[in-house]
Amino acid sequence: MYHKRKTILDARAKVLKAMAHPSRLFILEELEQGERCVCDLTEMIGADVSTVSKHLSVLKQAGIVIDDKRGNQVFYQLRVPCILNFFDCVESVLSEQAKAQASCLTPS
Amino acid sequence: MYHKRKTILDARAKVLKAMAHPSRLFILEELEQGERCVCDLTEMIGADVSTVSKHLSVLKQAGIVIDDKRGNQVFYQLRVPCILNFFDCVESVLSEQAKAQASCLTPS
DNA sequence: TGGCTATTTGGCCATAATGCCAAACAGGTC
DNA sequence: GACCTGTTTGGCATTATGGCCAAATAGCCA
Repeated sequence: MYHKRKTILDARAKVLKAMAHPSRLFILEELEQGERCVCDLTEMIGADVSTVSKHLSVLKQAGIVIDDKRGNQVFYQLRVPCILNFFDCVESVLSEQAKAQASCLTPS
Repeated sequence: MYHKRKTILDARAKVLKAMAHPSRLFILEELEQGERCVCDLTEMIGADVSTVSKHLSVLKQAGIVIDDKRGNQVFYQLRVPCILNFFDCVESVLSEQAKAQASCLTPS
């Protein structure tokens, strides 16, 4: 049952894992607007350049973004824009959580 | 830019992180078919019961599944079935990767 | 070449995740 | 009560992740 699907599940998990970090989600949202260089993203996130570079490398390794070196800077863009559609669903997880918490606080 | 969105991005990242494991993805797929008890999932996955129980607790903590204790067994079910829709997109990441690899092997 | 900017890589440390075993806990039955 | 089944929790070793600093690399320009 499980081991037959293990390979594909591993591949999917890697993509999700690559997305599962607030800075990387921010990068994805930002790239939805268009390509960005490392320096732009670094300034927006406010972490060390090396940290941001490593986040980008994680996204690239997962196949979610591609990079394009022009001059001495590197621009990243989304390879698969549909990634962003998922957040409607993630949002509904979060709103369910909020509802559940609210109902705990409200005596019925 | 980033710090204003940090809270919501953290919340989203948690949900993705909870999903980002092959065994947990398997569980989600399995629960798409209907509720399952811990013992069923454990047998299908072939890991220690305690391991599967911890995976389920991760999914529950993230608000993705809910549990229902009946007798001496606990049944889990999806709380937000739309989770599964996302895999079409993840799949397109993977197929892009496959395409890219193929074109590396094929002399153009 | 030297100097400047942009980016990546290596090293290091702190923290978190994974998986097993063993122990605890809960429900049911006798 | 004792006993069995199903599940969760605690502990522990191993491994992975995240972040910074420092160093290396790459491109541009004089």
